[in-house]
Amino acid sequence: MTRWLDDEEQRTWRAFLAASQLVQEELDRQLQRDSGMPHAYYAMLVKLSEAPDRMMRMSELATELNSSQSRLSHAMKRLEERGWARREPCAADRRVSWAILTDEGFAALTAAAPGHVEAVRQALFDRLTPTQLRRLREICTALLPTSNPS
Amino acid sequence: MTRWLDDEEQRTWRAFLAASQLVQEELDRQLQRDSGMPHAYYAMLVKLSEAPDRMMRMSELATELNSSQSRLSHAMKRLEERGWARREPCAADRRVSWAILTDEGFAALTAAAPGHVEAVRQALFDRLTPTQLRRLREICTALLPTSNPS
DNA sequence: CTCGCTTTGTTGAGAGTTCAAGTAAGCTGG
DNA sequence: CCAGCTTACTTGAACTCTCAACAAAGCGAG
Repeated sequence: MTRWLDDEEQRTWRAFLAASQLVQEELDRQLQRDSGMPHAYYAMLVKLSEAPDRMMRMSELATELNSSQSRLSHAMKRLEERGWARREPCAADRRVSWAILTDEGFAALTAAAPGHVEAVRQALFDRLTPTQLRRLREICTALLPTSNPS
Repeated sequence: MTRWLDDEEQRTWRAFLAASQLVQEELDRQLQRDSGMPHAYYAMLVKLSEAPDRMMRMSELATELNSSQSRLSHAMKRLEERGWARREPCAADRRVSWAILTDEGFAALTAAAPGHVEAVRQALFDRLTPTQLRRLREICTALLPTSNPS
């Protein structure tokens, strides 16, 4: 009944798992070491910095980050404690919280970005050819749900 | 100074990040839900099941799983509590612990495997063409350190 | 042989994630 | 209008992971 993986598929699967774990761990370690934040927090700062007025609704932020609301809520509490973000109630819909990037948060992002980009290059871009990168993007896009409406 | 990512690279990077996170989270959730174990534990059971006599030295297991020794030690404690593995001291080198898969652990692996494989197919293999899979394997292999001796 | 370095593994504290439960506000059909 | 469903978000507990510190055993040069 079960469609087991053959040898070829096993190797593909294990290579994918090892590679994606390796890249994520390298990035997380670099950010934690050099900027004192996990990659999840960095991603929050990036998203907020790109939003109009550097503010987003919590649920919208969660959706864009593919994060659970719970995770985001816990994380935002930490960002607030560090002074990197703050929350404000929304007058129009009182269930909503606005997540707002502070100047300190933007500064932390600015400080962290160069090291992070360098780590991304070392972990990914410097190891692949332009052709491989183009193919990788196609493949990853195919894996994402929006590109794959069943 | 910083080699920033251009638009193309940004999209590649974010697609890779989103795709690899998605796949890992889907698998972790499926295993946790259907078999009550995180993927890291499943991987330990798999490695042990493939080893001669279903036993490995802790450090060897850590290396093969790309895991820290600390993580493995904590995880092994949990597996022991569940009766899925046990540890035995090594007479030849008394620093070494053997990690041994129990029959209960092997049974747990056997029970979990079909659902896990199905999840892997849904998350990865069913979404890509054979050509894409071949390319993905090449790319992931290029990202791994052993294939990239600087 | 022994001092110092390396290897192997464990432990505890701190931090992040998950899951389930809970609160509060908006929405909707009768 | 109001009972019940849905949406937005928070909270606490349990669990996993990381990091640093530690202990103990092997190893190796002097």
